[in-house]
Amino acid sequence: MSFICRFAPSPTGPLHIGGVRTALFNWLLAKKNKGKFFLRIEDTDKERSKDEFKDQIITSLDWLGINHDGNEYIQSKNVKNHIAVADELLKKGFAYKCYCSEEEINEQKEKCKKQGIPYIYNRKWRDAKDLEIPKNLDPVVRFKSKISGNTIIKDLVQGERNISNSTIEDFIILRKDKSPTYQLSATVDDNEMGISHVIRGDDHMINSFKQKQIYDALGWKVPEFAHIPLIHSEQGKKLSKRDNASTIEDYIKMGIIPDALRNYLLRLGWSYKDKEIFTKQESIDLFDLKGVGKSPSRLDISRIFSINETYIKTIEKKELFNYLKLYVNKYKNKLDDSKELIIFNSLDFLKNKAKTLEDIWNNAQYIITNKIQIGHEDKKLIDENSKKIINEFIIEFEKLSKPSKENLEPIIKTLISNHKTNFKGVGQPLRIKLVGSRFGPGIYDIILSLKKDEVIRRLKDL
RNA sequence: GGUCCCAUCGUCUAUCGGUUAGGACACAUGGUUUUCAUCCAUGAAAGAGGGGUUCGAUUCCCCUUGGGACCGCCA
Repeated sequence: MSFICRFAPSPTGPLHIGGVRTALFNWLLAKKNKGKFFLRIEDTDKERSKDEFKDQIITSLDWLGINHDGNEYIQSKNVKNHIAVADELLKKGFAYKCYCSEEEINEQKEKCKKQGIPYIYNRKWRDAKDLEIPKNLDPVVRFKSKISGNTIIKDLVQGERNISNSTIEDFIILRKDKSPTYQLSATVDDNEMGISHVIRGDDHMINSFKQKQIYDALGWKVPEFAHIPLIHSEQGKKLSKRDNASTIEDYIKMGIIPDALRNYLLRLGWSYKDKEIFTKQESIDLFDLKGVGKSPSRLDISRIFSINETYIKTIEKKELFNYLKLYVNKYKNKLDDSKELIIFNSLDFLKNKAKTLEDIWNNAQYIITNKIQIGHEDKKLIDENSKKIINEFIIEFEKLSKPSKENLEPIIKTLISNHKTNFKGVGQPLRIKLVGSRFGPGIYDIILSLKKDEVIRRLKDL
């Protein structure tokens, strides 16, 4: 069996994390089964579709390493075919022209609302032999949805889903301006692209029932469906663009690395035993629709940070550095080459208490800045005795031709015993002078990461 | 309101009728450490409620409750 999957977002807003997970699951399934994964931009809403969103979608998926086969399909380029199919449905009697004005429809809706009954289009023009066709009114084309019976979809995630056909109205497939609607375009394109598995959010469930009828009417092969549960915001509602930190861009800005987000999304609504960390290849090998749960899952930012931390700590230094560089160049001030080298060499300890790339950047501030700012609290910690210690350290430090941990250690130890103090008594004032805070990397790491004369310069600046 | 769906620690989840209900994040405590962190150890923390079915239900069925999605000439 071939697996042709697709992700079909509309470019009417920035791609959010729910959409990304849908794309990921489609991609995973295609990869696992050596099938294809296509990207289709559903831009038939001319009013709201924007090129910038299309670009954002493509960039986001690209950033995550979810790459599609072939060029992206642009749905609007295929409207001629969509309309042709509508005509065919019309000709075969599966669709009809409806001359109800929008006012008329709205009136009906109002009426239903007042009576407290659910609105469903009254199918006035479905078999309208006797009705007089109004002039000056462009009709819409509606699909003749089944009136009786039930439709069953064997959903790969949700199991058997059954709905009474009477609850599905005669939905519009062609607007009054003759443009196709989503139900038509998506079905025609999925068919044309040979999509075998339609994996999308659970909010599309009802659409699958509608679209199945179109497939059946045309005698097309109905694809497999899988409706994956939605991702909820921390408030427990469907994710919307208003929720902060829901677009990929937001996560990139926080300094999340692609693999970490991919891993997080993978484990949101899907699991494999007790395994938490999956390489890309592992996720392809192990992914399975059977492992997808049925209930919606809530976004948990602390989990994203935690997984990101794991990745920061375990990926190769060079890889991490590249991510950091990309991040800093985009969101922070570009680094000059000499600082870049220091940061690269110091990455092993700079990444230590970092959950994000931004944390690493913050940890590296003492390297980046040329002027150390010492906070009030920290300033207070440098008393007269500390100043003495610092001065004595400088004298010994200046003698070193090439500072190393080996030749630094005796100096510190001597200072500790001469001043009857502990490591903290010596390390703390030095750290404050060198990085501007009593918190920071290990004191040897700090000293060795900076150039010798820079260390002296900072320490002398009393 | 109508239709459909969901329900295990705060969160993500494991369990495919028999478990001291497991793991991870977060949280708390203790330990290592050179500060902050890391790391290690420990702890607290869950089957929404009520009925069935069964020798036995978290697991299967029903009801209640709670939550969600859909109800556009948007996609």
